[in-house]
Amino acid sequence: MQCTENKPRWERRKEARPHELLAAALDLFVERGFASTRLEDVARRAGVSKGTLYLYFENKEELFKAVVRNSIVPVLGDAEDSIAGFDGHSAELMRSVMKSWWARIGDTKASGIVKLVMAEAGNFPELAQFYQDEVVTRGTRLIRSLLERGIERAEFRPVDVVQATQVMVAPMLTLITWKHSVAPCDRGELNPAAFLDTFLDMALYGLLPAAGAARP
Amino acid sequence: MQCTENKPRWERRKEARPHELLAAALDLFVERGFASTRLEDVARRAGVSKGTLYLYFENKEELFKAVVRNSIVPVLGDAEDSIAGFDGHSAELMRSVMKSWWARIGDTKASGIVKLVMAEAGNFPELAQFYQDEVVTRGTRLIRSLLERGIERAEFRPVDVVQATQVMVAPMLTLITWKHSVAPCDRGELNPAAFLDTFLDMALYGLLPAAGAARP
Amino acid sequence: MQCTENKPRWERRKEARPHELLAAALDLFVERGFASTRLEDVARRAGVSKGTLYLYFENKEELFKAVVRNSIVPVLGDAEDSIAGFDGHSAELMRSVMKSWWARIGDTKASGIVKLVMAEAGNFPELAQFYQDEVVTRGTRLIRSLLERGIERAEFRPVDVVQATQVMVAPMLTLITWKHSVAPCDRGELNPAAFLDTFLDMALYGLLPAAGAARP
Amino acid sequence: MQCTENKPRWERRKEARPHELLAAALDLFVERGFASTRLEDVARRAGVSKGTLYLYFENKEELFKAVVRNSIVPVLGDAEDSIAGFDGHSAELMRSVMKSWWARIGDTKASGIVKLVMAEAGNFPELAQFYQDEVVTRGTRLIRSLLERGIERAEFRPVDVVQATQVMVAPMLTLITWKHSVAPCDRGELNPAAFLDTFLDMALYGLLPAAGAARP
DNA sequence: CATGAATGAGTTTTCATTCAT
DNA sequence: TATGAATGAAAACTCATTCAT
Repeated sequence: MQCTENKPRWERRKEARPHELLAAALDLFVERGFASTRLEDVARRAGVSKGTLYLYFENKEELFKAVVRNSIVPVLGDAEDSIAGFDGHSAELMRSVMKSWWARIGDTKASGIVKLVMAEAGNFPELAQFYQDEVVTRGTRLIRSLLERGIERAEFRPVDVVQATQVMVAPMLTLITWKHSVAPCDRGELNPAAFLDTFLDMALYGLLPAAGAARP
Repeated sequence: MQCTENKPRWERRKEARPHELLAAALDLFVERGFASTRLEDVARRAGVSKGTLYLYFENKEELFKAVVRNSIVPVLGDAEDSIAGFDGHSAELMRSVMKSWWARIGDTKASGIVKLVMAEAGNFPELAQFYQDEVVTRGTRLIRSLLERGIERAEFRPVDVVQATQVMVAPMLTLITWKHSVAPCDRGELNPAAFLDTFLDMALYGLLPAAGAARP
Repeated sequence: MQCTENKPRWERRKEARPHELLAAALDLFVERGFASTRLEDVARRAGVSKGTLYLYFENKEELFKAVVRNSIVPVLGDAEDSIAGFDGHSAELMRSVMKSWWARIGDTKASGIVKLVMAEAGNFPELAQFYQDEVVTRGTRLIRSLLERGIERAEFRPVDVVQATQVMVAPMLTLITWKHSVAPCDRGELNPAAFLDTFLDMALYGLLPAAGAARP
Repeated sequence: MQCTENKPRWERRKEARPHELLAAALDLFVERGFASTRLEDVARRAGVSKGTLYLYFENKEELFKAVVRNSIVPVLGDAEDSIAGFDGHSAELMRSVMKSWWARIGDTKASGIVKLVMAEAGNFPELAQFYQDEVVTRGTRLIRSLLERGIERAEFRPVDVVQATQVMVAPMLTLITWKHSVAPCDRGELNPAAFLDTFLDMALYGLLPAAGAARP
């Protein structure tokens, strides 16, 4: 828990700087992509000068990493914690984890970062590696361990967890693609929450052990 | 059948040039995206100099449009023709159209163009407009008219065609996202052909009129 | 009086920069013309790098406009003021205005800008429009109003002011042509000041009311 | 006198080529200036390919020289001849020479070449030198020798011929400046023929020997 | 800590000139 | 002769990064 209340305002300001910069950077990276975002614009939107930005972040790539660490990674951490401290049925846990993902990333500006990585990672290998290590691998492991928990506890059928992980990830990517690539052009109606619910109903039902299993 | 044998070599060359350039441009646009592709590299890959490229294409955007017209648009044209000249069951037609899309775009370098547009259209409004006009609108109309054909001929249930069109498009986007954004990092196994087959089985079955309908 | 003494050096520098750049640009535009002047050379002559120039001027055309606003326009403003605040004979005023033009433009590097516009305006329509609006129209109005003042006060004959304006402008163009196009090649002697004096003697005498008029 | 009538058409065509190219070049040089004229446009306007142009002219500068030799120099030659073969009063000769200049250059596209040289010679030293040698020097000598003829024959006062030469040249430059730099912008009325007549009346009258001289 | 002036490498585009056919 | 495809040097403009104050 952060505690800044008993410091003079200018000092709180100083502590706030990085967050203001990260917020500005998130906005612009999502709006324009990585390559097309100019650091000067980030600085201006945060109300500081270009030079100041370099006091907090070594360069553009580090700024981007900080944005990811700020907007995506904590969600993973929380999810890991919630798994560790959960006692109920694995299907319920899976549903909770994915709804949380939707609430905190999919339905949020952070989803733009996921889209950005899909779009531009190829041009920035270091970024791709970073994202792979800190997000993809960790997220995949999270889903896989959740599936394994279900299988171990006999709440899920003993499916191929590698395949099943991808099945669970696919609708997330679909929703992000829809939101950032299709929706801006095509005014078609897609209700993301309903889509996700439907998917979860189908997928989790499909994971249940064959007969007489309790519906979560 | 083209007959170029009795022309002087440099004239054959001139006819080949645009195709060599388009091939090189397709490669590089797919590899690096629109903004990050340097025209000099396109020229070099085609074995010519920078200036030569400008003999055939007015500028970078026109080169890109030409690539799209060369790799994507003809597939749409052929699909339209195949619909016009088809007599059988609409489900069969839909299956054929989507398999053809997979064979000629999804499973091809051309799919990289689709991904590129999803990734970068936001930064190049003129390109976005062009793609919307020449590909998206036309492709959507194609799927919709196919659905309408099925409904008119009582081969499909009278579904909401706008929604159903999106349902049919979704797996194509998913496959492309997987191929260009997930697969390069994650060595997870996704069998696109199997995925598409499964989807078609499910979706087309779902479109059939309720009872006693003939299965295509 | 400007007071820059108690500012840090780089801040004084910043104030000086635009003037140094404008001076360098004036030099090179006059030497080489608009199209043939390279911005890199302008920057180098001002002792800065190419990029710095773009901190102060948006592009080549804006730099040129700034040069005109800096070297030509103020002279027009001063002339307008001097007319407004003058009580004497219009012939004297006309003589003063034209001598001032000679001192501040004709006999100055600024005259090169006038020559440049005559030479290149055809190739840069936006520049031509700008010059027409900010210099030609305003200068012509100035001469015309001066003639009208003389006629109203019965110090000049009631001549056709449109024609007379052109008559007054002609020798200015002649001098500039001579200076920039003839003199550099032909070592012929033309004394511009004498030429202008002679012209003014003749023209102003010719403008006086017929009989018994006081000679200014 | 050129005689091409008894040759086959294609051969006449071959001989016509250079003239068609020169005509196209004259048009474009006058319209756009030297630097901004593209050889491809010249070739296209003449109905040939770019390569062909290089069969007849070594490069852009040589093409320009040929244009000058074709449009300006012959007028000088004719004027020299007319002087050599003239018996009458020098004032009449001068008037005839200058009217001829107006008819064949000043009032002609060729005047655009004079303007072009005034505007761009500074950027193309070799061109400047060429024009100086083949036009300026020769033209100046022509006027000077005409003045000297008048003085020798006591038809003119013994004026300073160097100065007087410039006086005679000035209105030619003025007319060209007006035509190419002022008229396109300013819809002011200047009647060039009248201007020239008036000038000649004044200047030639001023050159006559003091008393009792015959008016030409 | 904060500033913002300065830098210069990198990219698109143009066009005179060459040369194989 | 005639063609026109090909070349590559040159110039405008952008922006991540540095550093003196």
